[in-house]
Amino acid sequence: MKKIKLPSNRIIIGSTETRFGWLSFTVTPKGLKECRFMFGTKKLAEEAIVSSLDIKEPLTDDPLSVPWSELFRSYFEGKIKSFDKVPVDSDGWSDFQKKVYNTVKSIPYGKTASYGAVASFLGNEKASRAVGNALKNNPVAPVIPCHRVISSDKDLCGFSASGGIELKLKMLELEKDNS
DNA sequence: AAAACTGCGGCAG
DNA sequence: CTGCCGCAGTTTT
Repeated sequence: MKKIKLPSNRIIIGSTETRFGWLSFTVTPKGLKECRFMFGTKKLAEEAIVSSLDIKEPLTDDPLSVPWSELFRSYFEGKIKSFDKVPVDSDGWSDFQKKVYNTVKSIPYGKTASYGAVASFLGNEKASRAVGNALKNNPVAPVIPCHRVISSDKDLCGFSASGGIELKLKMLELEKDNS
């Protein structure tokens, strides 16, 4: 992902259509702030992302959003297998959330890990539940691939994005087919 | 400060 | 299989 030059404090809002519905996102000068998908229409996607922002006059169809839209479409078409270079704005995240974020980001494309495994990696094998709690609030799926974290008995557990478990399963299948 | 949540996990019935 | 409890971190009273 090439660096995007931004006027300071500028927030990019964008949306695009993917095989998993309309996707919308926001980007701050620090990186990707929020990303949601599985909306039925462009309008719904934009409303959802804007309502979480506290902005009066959002600029839609921002030209600066175009490379980001392409990035997400590429992932959902199976053409991109890594978001490693994508900057993420983690302001407001707790230390624990950041640690979980970093660990989950290192799970390879097409692979999975259990909540307990992530917790162990962070030094406390009993924090599995807290890991799930943190991932539930992941605002930048699929850049932080929370869909790759499953329960120890190989069930999928939950998925907070609209689309739920079904979506999680489909995303894992997408990666499996392309890996 | 306490209680009430969770995308867990393990171990009983 | 289901149910139950302990767990750590976050959110809500």
